[in-house]
Amino acid sequence: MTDSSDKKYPVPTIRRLPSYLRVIKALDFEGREFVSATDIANELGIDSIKVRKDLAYTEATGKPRVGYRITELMHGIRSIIGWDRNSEAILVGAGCLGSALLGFPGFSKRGLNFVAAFDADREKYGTYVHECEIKPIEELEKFITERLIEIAVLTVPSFAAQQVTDRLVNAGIKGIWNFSPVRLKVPPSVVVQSENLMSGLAVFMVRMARGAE
Amino acid sequence: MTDSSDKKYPVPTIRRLPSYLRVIKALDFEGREFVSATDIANELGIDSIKVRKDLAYTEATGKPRVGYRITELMHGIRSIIGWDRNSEAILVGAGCLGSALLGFPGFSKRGLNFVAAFDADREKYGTYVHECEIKPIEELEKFITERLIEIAVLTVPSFAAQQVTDRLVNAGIKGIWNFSPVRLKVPPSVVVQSENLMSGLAVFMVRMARGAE
DNA sequence: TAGATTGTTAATCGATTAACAATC
DNA sequence: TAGATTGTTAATCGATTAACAATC
Repeated sequence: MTDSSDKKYPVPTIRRLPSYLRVIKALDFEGREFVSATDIANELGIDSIKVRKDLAYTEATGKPRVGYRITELMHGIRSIIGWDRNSEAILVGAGCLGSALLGFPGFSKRGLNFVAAFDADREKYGTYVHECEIKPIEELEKFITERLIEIAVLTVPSFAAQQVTDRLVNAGIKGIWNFSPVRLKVPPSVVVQSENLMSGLAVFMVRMARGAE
Repeated sequence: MTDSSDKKYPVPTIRRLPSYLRVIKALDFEGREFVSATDIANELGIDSIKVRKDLAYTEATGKPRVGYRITELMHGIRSIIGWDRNSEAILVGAGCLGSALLGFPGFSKRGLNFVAAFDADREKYGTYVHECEIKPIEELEKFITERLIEIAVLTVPSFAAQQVTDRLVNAGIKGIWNFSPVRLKVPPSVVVQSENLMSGLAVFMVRMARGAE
């Protein structure tokens, strides 16, 4: 049993950890050795008590008057959010968004490595998008079972989402990062994490209508 | 004063409204006239009481035993999240992600129309990405002031984000939809809505480590 | 030492969930 | 009518914020 399997981290805390990591990585780069919760809070414009409580979930311990050792804190955060481990992932649906994700260097830096992409468009077969080969969707199951892939990033059109999901699950995929605006039906053993860009747009438009606070 | 300027909608509610709209649009397409909160809740796998309370924020009123008139509900939701109005927007940073956003048909369907994109790469000038012309970043201020653009979508690299933001604000931009992982400093009158993909990845990885619930 | 910062417990706030009368 | 569904008030739950002793 790993550290993260028995502890329960609040989702809002998890969502904030990457921004903390970004801040302290920059400080580390500048040669700083320690950082306080106040430092991070000021940099991000949030409350320092919240930061302190979030950091208490990590293995890192702080010293009064000094703060947290940056190397220790980086390790503690990366350990929780799994960015100290490498995973192989496939991407399904190499359209505009899918191609953009393939080319985003942030994923491999954080341990998520795309080893192949699949698409239904025959004209794309054999081409490479940011060093990742586009394979025929027909080879999906074969690739997953042979390479024991557990993670799939789903960027197919809405109408194909559930059907592709069924194939992914059947082939043994354990987690789907879903970028299509569809609720995917999967067995309870499969994790689905959905990103909905339109929620963000809705919040943005409401805030614009209200005017700045 | 419009409807949305004096009412205060909870952010979680706003984030759910687009998914409700998607569900009832599909029902409308099938020819259905009424929908109940339970129908929507079942389709999305969430609690029906939550849906009912969210819908109470709209102008639509339901009839016991019948539900809400779909046309009325669509209008009510669109009105809150501003998808019944058209806005002109510019995109700054026509890289992978920026180009993907330019090509996404979902935005113009929801009233957000990209009228130009700007980039620092001279080789892109004059080219079109999904019917949107890429212009030199030097023309940014001129374009904003002449066309009275209020909305900018920011997809530039992190190191350029704040500098571009300052230029946008100076030129009169009222809202920035920010896709760079940077906290932007803006005057209080300017709305900044930030999307952080890495938060989603973090939550996904933690849930994977825990195994499915 | 003095005082800033941690770690933790308590209070507040807001969202979700439960309950139920009103109603079509 | 009977009963499903709305609209709304109350209870619960969880996250944020406040408070404060411990400590380096």
